[in-house]
Amino acid sequence: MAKKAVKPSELEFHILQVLWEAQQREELPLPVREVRSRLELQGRELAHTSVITILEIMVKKGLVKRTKRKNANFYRPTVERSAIEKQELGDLLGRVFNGSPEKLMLSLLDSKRLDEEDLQEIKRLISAYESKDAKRS
Amino acid sequence: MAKKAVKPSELEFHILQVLWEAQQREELPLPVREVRSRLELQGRELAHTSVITILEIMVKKGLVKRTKRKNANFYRPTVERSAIEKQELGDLLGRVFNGSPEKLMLSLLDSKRLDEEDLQEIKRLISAYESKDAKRS
DNA sequence: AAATAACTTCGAACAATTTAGAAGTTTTCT
DNA sequence: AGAAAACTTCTAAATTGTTCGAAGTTATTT
Repeated sequence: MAKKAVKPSELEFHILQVLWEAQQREELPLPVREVRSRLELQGRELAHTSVITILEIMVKKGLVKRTKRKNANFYRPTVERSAIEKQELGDLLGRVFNGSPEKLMLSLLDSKRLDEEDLQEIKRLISAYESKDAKRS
Repeated sequence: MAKKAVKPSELEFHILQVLWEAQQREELPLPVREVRSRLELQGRELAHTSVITILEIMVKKGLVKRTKRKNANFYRPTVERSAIEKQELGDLLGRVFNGSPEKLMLSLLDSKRLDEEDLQEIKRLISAYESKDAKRS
């Protein structure tokens, strides 16, 4: 059995993004102070204690892990970015597009958010996926 | 200025779906009782008054319009399904995929939610969109 | 070692969402 | 007309998410 999918709230997700970002730069784990200041850089100003509160909730939900060093707590994510991304996407797909990827794609195309380049790149991604798929069979 | 984007809550969205569904069958506007029973069919059981409460909130938010007939109120959506779909998709795109449709597509592909048919259909949709686009230029 | 700075823990307030009962009004049925 | 049925309005409670101060603890500085 896989662990049950915990859906992070908006703010929790934002904090996860900060942690994932730090992960890429191998800066984990982060102290509260750092999480707070990085959120601030992104326009999300919170009191120090507010950040702690959310992080502790996230610990309980199993989204992050806490380790103590000196008197302070440091945090690292325990869920993978790609897993949460898929979860969010799957959620939208089911909730809004009735589980149909085609409907989602139509909406995306129709939203005029894609320029020529995006379209080319997306087609490339699909082709790449297809050939990878062929290899597997 | 266009009207500001009101984001429906989960339940509000569910109710909008019921109304859009009715719209396709030209059954609008719907009385509360009908909204309630259709939600029930989808596994969402609510008291009659709960449905009224939400619908009234939706009226205030401008998501639905109310008309009185006899003693009862009837409701119809005032927002288009496609508009809300785009809004939700755009929201996810920005919030989760940093505004990159390519990242979204990668996640979708990687989620293994797409079978051979889906892929073909999606490629077809893109091609169709591209030729429509060419026509416009 | 005393003062200061840095952190955490706890308790709480506030807002948005969801849920629904009690009381009152209008319509319909007999 | 009188009773029953169908609706609405009003009020409010439970839940989840967000936000943070007061008080207490641990580490650092002078």
